[in-house]
Amino acid sequence: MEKHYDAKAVEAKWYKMWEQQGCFHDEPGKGEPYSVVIPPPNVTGILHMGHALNQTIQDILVRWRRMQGRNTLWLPGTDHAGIATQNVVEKALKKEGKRRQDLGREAFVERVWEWKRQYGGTIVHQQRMLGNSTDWRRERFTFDEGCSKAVAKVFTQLYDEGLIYKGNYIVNWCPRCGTALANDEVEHEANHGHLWYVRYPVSGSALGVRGELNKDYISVATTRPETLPGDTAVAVNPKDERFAALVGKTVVLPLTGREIPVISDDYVEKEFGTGIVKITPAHDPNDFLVGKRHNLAEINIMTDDGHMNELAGAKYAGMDRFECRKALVADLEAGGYLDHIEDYENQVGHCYRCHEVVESRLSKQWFVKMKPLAKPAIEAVRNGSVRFVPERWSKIYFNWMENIQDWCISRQLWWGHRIPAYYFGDHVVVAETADQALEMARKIDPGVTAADLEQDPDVLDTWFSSWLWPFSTLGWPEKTADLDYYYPTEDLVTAQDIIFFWVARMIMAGIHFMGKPPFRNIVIHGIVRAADGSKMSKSKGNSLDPLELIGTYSADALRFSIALITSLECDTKVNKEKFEIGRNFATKIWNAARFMEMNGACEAPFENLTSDEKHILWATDAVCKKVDELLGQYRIQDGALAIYDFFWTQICDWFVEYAKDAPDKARAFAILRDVFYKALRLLHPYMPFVTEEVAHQLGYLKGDESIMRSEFPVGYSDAQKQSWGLSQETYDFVNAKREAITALRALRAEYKVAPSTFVKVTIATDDDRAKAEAESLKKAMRAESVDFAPAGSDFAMPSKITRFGTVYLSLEGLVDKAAEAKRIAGELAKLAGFIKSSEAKLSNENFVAHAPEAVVAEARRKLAENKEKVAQLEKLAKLFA
RNA sequence: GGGCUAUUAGCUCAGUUGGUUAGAGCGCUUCCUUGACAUGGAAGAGGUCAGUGGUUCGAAUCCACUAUAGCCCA
Repeated sequence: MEKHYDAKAVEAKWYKMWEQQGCFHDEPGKGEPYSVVIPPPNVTGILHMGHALNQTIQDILVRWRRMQGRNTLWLPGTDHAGIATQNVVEKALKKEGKRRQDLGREAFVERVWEWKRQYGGTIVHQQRMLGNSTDWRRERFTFDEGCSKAVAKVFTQLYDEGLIYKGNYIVNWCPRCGTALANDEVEHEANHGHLWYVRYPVSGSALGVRGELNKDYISVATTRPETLPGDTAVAVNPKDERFAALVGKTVVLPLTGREIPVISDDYVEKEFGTGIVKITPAHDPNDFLVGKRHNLAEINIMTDDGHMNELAGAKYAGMDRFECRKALVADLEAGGYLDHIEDYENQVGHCYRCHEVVESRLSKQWFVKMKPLAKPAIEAVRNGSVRFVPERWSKIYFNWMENIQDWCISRQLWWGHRIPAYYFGDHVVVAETADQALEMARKIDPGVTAADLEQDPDVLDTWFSSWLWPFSTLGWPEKTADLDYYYPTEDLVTAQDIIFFWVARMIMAGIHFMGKPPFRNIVIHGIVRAADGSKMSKSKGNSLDPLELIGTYSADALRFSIALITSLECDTKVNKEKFEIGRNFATKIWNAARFMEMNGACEAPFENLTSDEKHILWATDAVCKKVDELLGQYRIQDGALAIYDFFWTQICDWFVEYAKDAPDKARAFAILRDVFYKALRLLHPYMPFVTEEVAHQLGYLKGDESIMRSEFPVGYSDAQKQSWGLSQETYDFVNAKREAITALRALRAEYKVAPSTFVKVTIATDDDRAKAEAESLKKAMRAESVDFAPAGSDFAMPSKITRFGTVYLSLEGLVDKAAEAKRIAGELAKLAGFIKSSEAKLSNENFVAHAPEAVVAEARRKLAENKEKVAQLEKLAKLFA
């Protein structure tokens, strides 16, 4: 083996091999299935730290289950990201001086496909760098033929069931993207704006008569003065006595002269502004509802790109909405209509794709009725057939689902699944294909031809295809073997930010169309944040690039480090240095493997084992069981820590050191070889590459065999452990022995005895087992001699009390007497404190009576031990007095 | 306005149903290049578990309130 581990070459080599050999692929049929679908990244996207975390968790689970012998499918793919992809291609067109309208719809869509073929593979290539064991033979795209078929089928079915409708409603509109957005595609941000107080003269009275406030005019507070020309009423709260007399009268809309009614509605908050609000039904969702209740006119005063139209008045028509705000305020002021202005902070919605300020706009859109779909989806989580991990996310899920609103699914884009609704005359038919639509149309009017049918120009929200992902990707609506075998999937791993966008909707779709929820467990992990806790973003320049990290530290290092520092309970803060952990660990494994290689492959029966050998076998058994249990609870981080500690501390720090000087080296190395391979396999889900390489280098595997298809270690059988004489007692005994070794090393350090000096050691104990360890102690302690004395022996030498016995170091060198005296005094003070509280505890009858026996016994033991420590130290103190 | 979460060593985090003198990694200090490994080894220092009150024989852990930070919904 090379002195240095070349991660780059190893990782490239094995990934290629795995993919070519079909290691990621299983066929439906035998065994218990374990399936996971990847949250499909945006096809325009590039791999970021969030993906790295998300996919590392999934790959660990998937590789672990595969090694357990489960028939495993991890299905990869991308989504077609309507707005984002269209934007990318439009930007490219712009460089050529063209707009999509210049190409026409068909040519533009073809152009997007071309872009997708050329650049759409970026992220899936990057996912390979991470080591994802996704089944690339089953890779899917939300806009591929099969998924499109599923979308058409779902739309048609929901329409037939009355769960999809088209209507004129207020929607969130992005003027830059030129499309409607769903409620959850809008991000609200605090905005430091103003409240403008505008005077609306009461009909029949002149504005400006002083001393008769609220008689001649009323004052209305608004954050959006530019919508004033769209007002069709002003409203007060019915309980507000101040304005009771006004209700039923009319006021004059400033600048327009139009008369509008004063109405009363519960929606109005008495405390807001003056208690009188303007109602603009075409430009505010709440006003829209008020308008419906009171049969108000809806006047849409804006164009779809955020400019004012002629209904806003000739002066403002064509103006940008924010310019119009300024102009209108100026005109109000000039006309004496502006009462005053206050600073005001409110929440303003922004497009989640382009961050433009979203407009509430009245328009005709398609909606899905959510309440009927949500009901069984709520029930599925409530009755435990779908489970959130950590559990607390279910509260957030319930909160949202119980207040769910209808989902606006139409988008005014060209790139996406075109809505399968066809119009002719006053009729509309909805069908999966144009042929079927024509057939249906002919039933209404036999004379209709294909040319008479006009398909709805809009496309569907990308999430309308993503919500089918767990079954559309398995072949639905066809009845395929994959669908039958791998649906429902088992785990879904994702971040909290798409619980509503995606997870909740998938549950609804799964139950509605498949009759079963699409997954059993939803594993929600945090967000990867910059070191200071802020969100990573390109514009801030504080993001880490996973590919760069792979280049510097290796994919294994990235994966292991991120697994080790990520808790499901909270967000993960990362900085570059964190990834050294993983790199150093890979190096450690590599070097340990080199050590084994140098010593050759040893075979010897596991007989007459020494205590150290029993210890490592016991520890191996324990770690195998522990990791299995932890992964079953999605405790990825704890699993990583357990393996790390086992490999580094148990194997490298202690057992390898033992093996170098073992009484029977052949047997020690045979045991090392056995436990090392178990450790490699335990680690494989976390660090797939280095474990595969080392397993081959050390001859555990040959040729095209792969560790990813080897058995996940389960520890040893009870019979085996018994025949080797393993026990908890022996394990504890060796831990006590290590305590003695550590104590001796500490004594050396305290008394400045060089590590190279051979020392004389005495251990006071009555345990016969201890005496049998004299040889191994000599080696570990670098001792000239290790002598034993009865427990309670009294030597004037520095010592430490351990569970193994009292360890004495014979002092041959000079020591600084004053410094020692001071140190001992400090230690005595510390011990006195403990003894005091310990005695108080034990003399408390309640404690002795209530606490478990073991706890009381342990407290007594500790007290006795510390009292002895005090006695020893007092003796020693005299030496340095 | 409604809800959720967090606050433990300088930093990032563990701490399972209340029961050791509260742990790990990184960082820090001292020593060590002895044949696996300096991307390493050995030994250390460092915390009144955000605060206050309560329940209990016993609280980082359970309860209440407060403070601070973050997130979601309106």
